[in-house]
Amino acid sequence: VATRYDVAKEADVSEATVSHVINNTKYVSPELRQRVEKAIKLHNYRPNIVAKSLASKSTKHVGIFVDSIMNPYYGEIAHGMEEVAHKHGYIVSLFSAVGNSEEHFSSVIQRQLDGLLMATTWNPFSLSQVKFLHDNGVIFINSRFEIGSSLRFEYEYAIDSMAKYLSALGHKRVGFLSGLSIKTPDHIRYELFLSSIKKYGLDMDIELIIDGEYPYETSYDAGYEAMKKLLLVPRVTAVFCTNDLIAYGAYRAINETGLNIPKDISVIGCDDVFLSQCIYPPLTTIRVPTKEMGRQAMNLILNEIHEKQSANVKLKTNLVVRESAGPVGAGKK
Amino acid sequence: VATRYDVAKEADVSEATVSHVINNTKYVSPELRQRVEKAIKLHNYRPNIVAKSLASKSTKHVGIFVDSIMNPYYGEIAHGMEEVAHKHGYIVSLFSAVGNSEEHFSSVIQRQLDGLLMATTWNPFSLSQVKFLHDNGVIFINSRFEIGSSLRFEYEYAIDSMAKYLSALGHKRVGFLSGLSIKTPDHIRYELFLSSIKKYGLDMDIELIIDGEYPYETSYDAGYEAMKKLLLVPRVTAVFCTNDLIAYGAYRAINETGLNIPKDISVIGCDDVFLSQCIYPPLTTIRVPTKEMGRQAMNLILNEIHEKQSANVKLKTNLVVRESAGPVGAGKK
DNA sequence: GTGAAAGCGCTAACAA
DNA sequence: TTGTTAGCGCTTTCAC
Repeated sequence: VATRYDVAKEADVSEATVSHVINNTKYVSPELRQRVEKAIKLHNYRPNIVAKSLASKSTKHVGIFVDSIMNPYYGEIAHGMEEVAHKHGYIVSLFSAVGNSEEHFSSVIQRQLDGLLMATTWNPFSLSQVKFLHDNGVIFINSRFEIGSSLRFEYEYAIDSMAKYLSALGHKRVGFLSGLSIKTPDHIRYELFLSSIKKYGLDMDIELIIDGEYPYETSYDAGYEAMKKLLLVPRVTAVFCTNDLIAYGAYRAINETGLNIPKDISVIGCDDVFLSQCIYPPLTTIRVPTKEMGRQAMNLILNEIHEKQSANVKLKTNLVVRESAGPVGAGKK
Repeated sequence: VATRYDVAKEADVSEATVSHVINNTKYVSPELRQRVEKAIKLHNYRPNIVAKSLASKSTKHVGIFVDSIMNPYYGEIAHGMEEVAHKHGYIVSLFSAVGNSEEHFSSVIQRQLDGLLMATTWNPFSLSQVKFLHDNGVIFINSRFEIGSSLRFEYEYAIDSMAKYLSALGHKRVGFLSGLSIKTPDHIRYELFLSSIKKYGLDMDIELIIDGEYPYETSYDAGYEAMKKLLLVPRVTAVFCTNDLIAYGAYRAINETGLNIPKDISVIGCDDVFLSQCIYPPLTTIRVPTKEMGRQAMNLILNEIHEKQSANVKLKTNLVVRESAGPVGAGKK
């Protein structure tokens, strides 16, 4: 396979000149430029980006770490990220955080990405590790530490609305389904759920909380299993799922028992993934601006790279009412 | 940031020795090994994989190119691929083929991945380009060219079953929804659909074929728009969608007009993505072993890398009957 | 067993 | 305007 040396020899110019025509980094006379381009064609030469990265200390490559490739929530974030990354000549690769193992994270960090977005709901890093990561271009979504740039979804208002809404519909006993253990430090959605439950005087019964034993193949599976358990708990009339896929799994468990959504049981999700308007009944859920988050994240990364400066972004979320929740007792015959 | 040189100096050994303890590539006396490890800790040293890749001509990095990150079909393939990749010390990154542009493909090829799986439904490459790509570790799913290793889903049987099934239910006019233009060379699903339609004597009316104008944001959007058009065509009683997300979009369009699935119109999908059993009504679709495909693909890549040998794999698909298709005319009042 | 040194393919001063 | 050359951080042969 051809290297820059071959091209230089073929065109009878120096390697530096070849570099300059490829990168447009200096003026090169039309004549030479043409000779070089011809030589490149001839040898079917493609620059080796690994070598280029090593020399220039920049890979033009950013990444995003997600919990599950199967969840469109992450797809949407990645999509937003790509949109701005490509515009600036960066490529983005998506990595899945299998098992959240430090070694795995580490093995991608070492690849010298110019930036990395940790979009996982959880990570094993301590404060000092996060500092180290920040120095390596890593930024987090909903991190518990405030280091460098920070990206955050604000759930306060939406989760409050959700509890208020359910309460207004007459629900007292609402279940909570999470794929993540409730003992996870900084399980924001759980904490906010709890405080809103309290605020609206709903039942706070430990039986109503079903958390996950990581890892399921998908959140969907987790939701299915969790809902089966919740269905054994007496007098549950509604359930809040920490993401839409969990809600889909819950749908399945509920349908299997012959119960009706929302007449017998109301379900509310979180994320408003694009499929949630399509599923039947359309899911009442919390809309999270994922794509916008992806865009903003990439902008922050660009900022950290070029301007060496940090910033914080907070994005609002809100409840979108569709048809999966209704008044309590509607299913009574 | 620390380099191997710093570690070597700290431990008072040569750089080569540091290399050997890190990679376990030669025996190093326990004493030296310990000194080196201490120095590594002290400096919080992490090998630079870019440099390592350049020197060793191997990145231990493979990739997968997909049409859309939002389609779980690809997530499942990637998931299978990761399973075996990680077992062998490779990391995998997922790239989306925005616009199928050659430049974009090219910019990842140049990153010297040890292997790359092209899982997109379409690509712009000519035969000679495919040859070149093959030399660079790229393998294709359902490629129209037979170069090197090949991966293929066999749809013949399943699509035949689908047409037979619909025919047995009394359908004569079945629509065809694709996100991809039917003029695309080697649009396998389309070609097989056509021949099975012919075989079972169903209507072959050009109006029934709705193909996509790439790109939609998601297949779901494409399906929604396509179905709206199809609904304008007289006496359509069933529709075959070339992937499940398109079918979901079709569901939406159908529901919006107040029609019932399957009483008024039957819909059949393709892929059997994990959500298809959850959606309502559960989708009758063609099951394709995506995860297994991912595993096999990675195995082929490993083969090409280590044994320098190619192989072919074909994976069977089959119709899974659920509730989205039924006898024609059931919705007549 | 351990170390010296020649690359890997490219960038980026600095010279010419 | 073009060319020379010293690295980038690591691997790997080949001496010691």
